[in-house]
Amino acid sequence: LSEPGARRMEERVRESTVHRDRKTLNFPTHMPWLVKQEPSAYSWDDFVSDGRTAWTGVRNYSARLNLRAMKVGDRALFYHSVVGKSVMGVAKVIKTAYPDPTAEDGDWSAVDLAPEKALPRPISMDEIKTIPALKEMVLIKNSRLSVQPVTEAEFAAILKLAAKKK
DNA sequence: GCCAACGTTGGC
DNA sequence: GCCAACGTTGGC
Repeated sequence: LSEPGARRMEERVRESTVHRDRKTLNFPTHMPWLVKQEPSAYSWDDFVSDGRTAWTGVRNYSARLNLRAMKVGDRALFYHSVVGKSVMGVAKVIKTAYPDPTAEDGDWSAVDLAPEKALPRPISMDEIKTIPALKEMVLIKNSRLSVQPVTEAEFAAILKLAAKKK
């Protein structure tokens, strides 16, 4: 993609992201996110045994904006896509965006994440779909986006759900 | 394994 | 600048 093309794309994406909200509302606290990974590539258990990881390989402008909006201390739900299709735990941002070392070309970003806690039980996409308050989650509306904003209400609802026996 | 939805590319 | 075509993702 050419540079002007990339800039245009970024402008368009910016319109529709939570990035704007943090800027204009000067959001006082931490914003929750959701990061998605196929467990065959990098599972929650891999993450826990590593203790921390560089979240690299994101090649999508919308996801990149979200990575760049992350602040140290922000929480991110860790979701297993394809196999399991469940939120597994909560990660914490420990380093803000920096150039993705795995990017051969192009201007891509990575952040560093550390596991904070496993959910008492995984919360599946199927279960999420049964909860009215969670039906508008980006996970449901645009399941392909690999780094997503999550509202405070959604984040709290997922944790509450996980604390309850099914 | 299929295929719908999405993001990107490139011809016009 | 539009949009058809393509490649990829990920739920089913």
